[in-house]
Amino acid sequence: MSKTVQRLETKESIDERTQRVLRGIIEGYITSNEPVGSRSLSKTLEMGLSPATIRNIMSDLSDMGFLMQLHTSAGRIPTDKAYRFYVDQVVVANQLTRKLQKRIQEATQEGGMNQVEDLLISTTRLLAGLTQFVCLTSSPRVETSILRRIEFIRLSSQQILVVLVTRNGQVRNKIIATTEDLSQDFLNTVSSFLNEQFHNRSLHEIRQQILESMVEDKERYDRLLAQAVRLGKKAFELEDAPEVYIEGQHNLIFSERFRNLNSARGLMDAFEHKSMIMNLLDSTVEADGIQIYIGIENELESLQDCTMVKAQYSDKNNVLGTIGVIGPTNMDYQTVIPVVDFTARILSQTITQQSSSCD
Amino acid sequence: MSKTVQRLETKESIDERTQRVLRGIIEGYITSNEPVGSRSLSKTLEMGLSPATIRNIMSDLSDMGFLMQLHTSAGRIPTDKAYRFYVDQVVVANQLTRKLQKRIQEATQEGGMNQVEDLLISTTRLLAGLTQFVCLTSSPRVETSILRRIEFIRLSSQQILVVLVTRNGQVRNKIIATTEDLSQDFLNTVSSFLNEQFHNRSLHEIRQQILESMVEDKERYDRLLAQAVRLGKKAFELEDAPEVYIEGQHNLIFSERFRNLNSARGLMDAFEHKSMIMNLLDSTVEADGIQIYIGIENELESLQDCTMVKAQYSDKNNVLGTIGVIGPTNMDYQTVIPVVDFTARILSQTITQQSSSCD
DNA sequence: ATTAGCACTATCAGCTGATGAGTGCTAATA
DNA sequence: TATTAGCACTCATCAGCTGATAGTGCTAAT
Repeated sequence: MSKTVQRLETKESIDERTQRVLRGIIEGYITSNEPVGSRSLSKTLEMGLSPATIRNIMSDLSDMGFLMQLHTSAGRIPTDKAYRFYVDQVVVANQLTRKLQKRIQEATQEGGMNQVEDLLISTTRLLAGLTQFVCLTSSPRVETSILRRIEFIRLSSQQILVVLVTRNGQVRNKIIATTEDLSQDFLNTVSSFLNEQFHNRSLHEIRQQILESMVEDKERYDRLLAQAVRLGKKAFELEDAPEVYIEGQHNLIFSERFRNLNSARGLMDAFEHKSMIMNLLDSTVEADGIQIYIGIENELESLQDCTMVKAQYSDKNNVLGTIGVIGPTNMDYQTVIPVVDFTARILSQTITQQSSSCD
Repeated sequence: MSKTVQRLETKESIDERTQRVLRGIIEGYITSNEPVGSRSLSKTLEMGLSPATIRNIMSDLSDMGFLMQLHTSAGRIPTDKAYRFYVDQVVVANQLTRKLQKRIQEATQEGGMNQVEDLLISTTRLLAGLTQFVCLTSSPRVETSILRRIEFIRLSSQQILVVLVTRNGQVRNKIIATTEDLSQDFLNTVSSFLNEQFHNRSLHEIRQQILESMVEDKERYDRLLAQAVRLGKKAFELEDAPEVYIEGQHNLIFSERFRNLNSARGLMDAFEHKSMIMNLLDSTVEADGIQIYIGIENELESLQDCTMVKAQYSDKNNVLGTIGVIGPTNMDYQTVIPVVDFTARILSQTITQQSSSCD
């Protein structure tokens, strides 16, 4: 239908006074969630402007596409373009309160969180709780993870358990079937061979290399090598289940903010398609910092009444994944942005600590 | 406030004709979700009874506590007591359609499901989809699981990964910290010692026995034994996170049936307390078969507008957990009951197959 | 350029009476 | 004696009307 809006333009030069009015309307709507009219705005602005003057300015802003009315005699509400202006020009890096910072840090350092999965889940839940929106987190792509350790455990004559530990503490289990009955001793030899061979390489590289080994002349290999390659292939086969953690879906339904946009149903349905959500989160142009998609800037149609605020998290070397929230377009940007930003930073920090704690 | 109703009584003898009327009202309300009046019932019943007669009978049923009215001039709706009567006396083991049976079987035997966790999650999702209600499943208590294999993997000088495989294919990972730096060779010795010692014992037993060993005279142990006991203790320490899988929460919000009982919010909140839900599921009096809790028969207050239908699943030897659905009291018992029953059976069957596939 | 004043418009809460589904009671009936 | 027709009554719902309220746009005066 319409081609995707990458980012709304707000280059037009608006004079100081008009900007202040626009800003007043946006902030008024953010706090009250109700259309703001000229009379009330005239009071709250304290600029000594009469309602009539404000009406004129409002009329101009409407023409420029910053404001709209739900019906002729209602107050005005900001358009997506207005929020874009607000986020770009007005919102300055607001400092989080110490109290909130503490809370995020504590929640992240909670005990028993030695597995990255647990850390991600609890962080997702935390952010959903703090913002009262839906929070989404993509887990590190196993693809680019770096191998720390692989081990084979014989379960039965036909079953072998593969345990795979990545640098940043993700543990993956997988049961693979074998035709031959392999002894645990033999499996240990294979494990240590693979560990030596592939230590500190990314899973992607490893898979690549194993495939190359296979096309080479097979005759040259002794039994150990042949088995190692074969088992390795199975073990490293991409489990293409992209992990996404979603928390706070109930906020979507029970919050007053969302009640108007009854697209809640559509969103819920969208959340069922994890791989789509994964793409949504990980499709990122800019390298670092907060990214914000307002209303129609979102590619996904069911998201076009919402704003998504997201940030990437990383360990010392690489970007690992993305954490973000989805809320109404009239969310309180002044606090949501720093909260997401700070949480992502703390998350990065915690993961970096963990992965550096190995030898 | 009120003491808990264990199970509503329906011993009273009601004559044949009255029963048929009651049944008609219940089924009418189940299909239409609207109060049923004497006139329409007179038509659908086809018993040659005039509305007036039916009104008399209805009046009697109201006195007996089987029916109630929302307001004076509305039709009548069944009480919890009526549903209890209906479930006990009327609903006979309805056969599932072959088609539905197939669907359940196929979904359960889906590929790549070698881990019990995956099986449980997908079964929970299946049942939620089939019934369009919320589905809850408690995972096997690690407590009573039987050890198949334990393995220690050295990650760093301070970290050891414990891999624990139970008889029915659950895999648990846990990273434990050590003060001493233990070599992988040594850990292997410990593993095989523990495996030999505790093979085919329940985790509960094992934990017990390890604790006993510890109070015995420590002097007698050599280094291996001492370490084995120490590591074992850490490894088997109860991770008291009771796993519950919940699927289909959105059904609760978007279904017409639930719209009336706006207790949806309360339910959603209740679902956040996993351990409470765990108790709810696992508190079971009767040994086997379907169990049904109608309205106020539920201990949990936020559940008292709902019916819970649940069944236990088990492997060859033991009951492992419970799977159940929560829906409106006027759910279609005739199909929900057999669906839950059949699903639980298939689940048991699949798990039994899996755990018998080891040596 | 700003503002006061006025006509206009849409929503909302509250009231109205009509409608209809359903009941309970009573007297007639088989 | 059990059933039923008839009737008065109740209550929820809905459409239509009301005035109050809050907003706009326009124009003329400042």
